Amino acid sequence: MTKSSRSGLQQKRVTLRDVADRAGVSETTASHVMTGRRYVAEATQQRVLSVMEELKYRPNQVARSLRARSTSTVAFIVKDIANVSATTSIREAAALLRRRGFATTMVDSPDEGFSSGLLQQVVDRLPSGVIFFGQDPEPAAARLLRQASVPFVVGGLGAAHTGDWDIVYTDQAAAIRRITAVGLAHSQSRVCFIGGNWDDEGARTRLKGFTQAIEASRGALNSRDVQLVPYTVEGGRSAMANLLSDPPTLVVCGSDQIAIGAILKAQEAGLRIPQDIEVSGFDNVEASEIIRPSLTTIDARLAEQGMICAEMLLQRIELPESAAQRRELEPRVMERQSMRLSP
Amino acid sequence: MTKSSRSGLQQKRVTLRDVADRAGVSETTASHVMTGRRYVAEATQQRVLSVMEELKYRPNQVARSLRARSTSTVAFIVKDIANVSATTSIREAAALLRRRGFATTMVDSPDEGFSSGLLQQVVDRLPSGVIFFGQDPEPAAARLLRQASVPFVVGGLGAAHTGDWDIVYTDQAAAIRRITAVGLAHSQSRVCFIGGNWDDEGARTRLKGFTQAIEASRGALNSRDVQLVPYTVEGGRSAMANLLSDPPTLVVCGSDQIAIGAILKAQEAGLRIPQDIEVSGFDNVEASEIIRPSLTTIDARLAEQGMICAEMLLQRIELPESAAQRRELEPRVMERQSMRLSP
DNA sequence: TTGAAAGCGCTACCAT
DNA sequence: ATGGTAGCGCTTTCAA
Repeated sequence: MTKSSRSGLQQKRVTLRDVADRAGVSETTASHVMTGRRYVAEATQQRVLSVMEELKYRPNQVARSLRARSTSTVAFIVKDIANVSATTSIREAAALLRRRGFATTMVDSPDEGFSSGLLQQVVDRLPSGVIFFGQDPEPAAARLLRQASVPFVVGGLGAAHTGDWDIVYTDQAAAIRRITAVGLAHSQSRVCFIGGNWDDEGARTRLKGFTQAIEASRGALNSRDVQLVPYTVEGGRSAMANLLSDPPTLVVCGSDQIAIGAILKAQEAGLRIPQDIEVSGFDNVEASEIIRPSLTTIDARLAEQGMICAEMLLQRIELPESAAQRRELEPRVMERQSMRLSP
Repeated sequence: MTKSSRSGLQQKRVTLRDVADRAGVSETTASHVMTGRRYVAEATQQRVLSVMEELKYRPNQVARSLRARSTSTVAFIVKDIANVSATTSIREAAALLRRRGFATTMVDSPDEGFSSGLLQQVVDRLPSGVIFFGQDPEPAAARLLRQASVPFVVGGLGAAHTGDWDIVYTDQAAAIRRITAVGLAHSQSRVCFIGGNWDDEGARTRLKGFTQAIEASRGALNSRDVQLVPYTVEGGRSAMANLLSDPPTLVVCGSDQIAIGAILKAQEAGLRIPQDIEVSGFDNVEASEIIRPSLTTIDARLAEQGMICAEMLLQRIELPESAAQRRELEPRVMERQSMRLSP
């Protein structure tokens, strides 16, 4: 017993029972003092409160959750936690949720999707809601959540879609269309696109925007003007390497990473940006301001989308039956040096 | 009833009771089939399992947590979720923890620290453990956790320290000392340091490393050779602007952000890196490979630290009374173009 | 080899 | 204006 506190000593937590006993009231009343859900005489109230203070009482959230059948926790599901676009949005959402009494747990959705039962694990913990960010839930995932009556919203998307749930998105195809059209106006010859791989929905959306712009202005798109690579600097480099046999004058990229790789590769080959090749990116990552020339890009306003997701989810939790909302945000074009937008 | 399922329909979750009834066994046995904590006859076992499958039974984790008085959830506390150094470490830790059945919740510790009661909120949810990353817990925070018997570990530190708990760290002062000493060997005149503001512990540690190197080689440090600024590109720019009245030949920086700002500013002033000024950074962020010249910097191996934190925490959860561990990792010097390390 | 039953700490329905 | 008490869904003695 003289040994420094053994874990066996188990400082048993103070329970509501303890408080009630000490204050000479019933658990019921103590509970109502705490929650304020029922009138309690001023005097009793004070008494209970001071006992709570004295005993340093803290309600056991797990017990509350068991009764309430919900944990006041929101699961934020993203493809890759370490991805910048994910984290800025999470921060905003988490801050807002915390102010409303919700904890946020982050789930890094594995490459295999949810087949592994990961989502089931999430659901087993009875979250109050789920936010999917940057990816639409697969049908099976949506079904699972519906079945378990777990409200969810989806944000960070690149297009509206037909799912029967709340979404926040920017029209990424339109943004790419716009930037491509501007480029076409002052780029006379070869115009190319380097995008993310086909399995990513955002990548497909952006390619669609590019295709539309080309078709509207020049007719058919030549498939050798399109390169699909991983969303990495290395991907951008290798795509640009392929393109350099017949150097383009404008390269629209599906991500800043790719654009940066493309720029570096072109520069190594002795080409000047933007004089010889204009390049645009997508995301507005920090490095886009640092690279020289700085990168003209598109900002999908993910932080704002994160906040909006959180707000929408809270609404959905309160009114589970209201009609699904679709919120569109205008993507922001960031004009820098790698591509000029004025004629 | 033809209306699409109202939430009022409340598909009541399948409970262990339901399974037991259907399988004609007691709740006890059903429970033991699930947990495997007691022998159950092969036949009964099969019967119960198939009923579970049939009813799609899923154990209610909240109820389990209430009994177990712990949630198999780990809280990961960082200064700023959106910070790269935080997220790479979180990803590794979260992945490892998930494999061991733990969920991870992220807590963005506010500027005011935990005075706000945030940590208490975390504790109220009965986490199985807490990881502090990039900051030592304040004494009050440590006390609170100890009192609630919540195990915790601390990682991402810049130095060992005296706290009576598990830590993972790199010797950041030594790393800066080393890089400064190398620079001093081939930099004949003005050697400066641009670091983060004084309120950050890492910033103080790094400045100390610089000071020690200078004192070991040239005696006293001239205070006008040290600039303290926020950890941002802008901070680096303005610090370099101050220094340019008498251009340094070597600038050691407390972060890559700062170093990048410093490089950009110097280049705008017509100075060449590294010919006129050598510059080093700290962190090894992605942009350090992208900037030209690429940035020589120090990698504190945060992802590994994150994993180690997770491992240590799991050990601590199992053996709460074992002696505190101190794990030191060697920081990695990344030699790139902005400063050469060979003579 | 299996069950009955007592809780974990809280909330809310009935009472009075 | 306040209490008694029955659970929420699970685990775990104790008993058979």
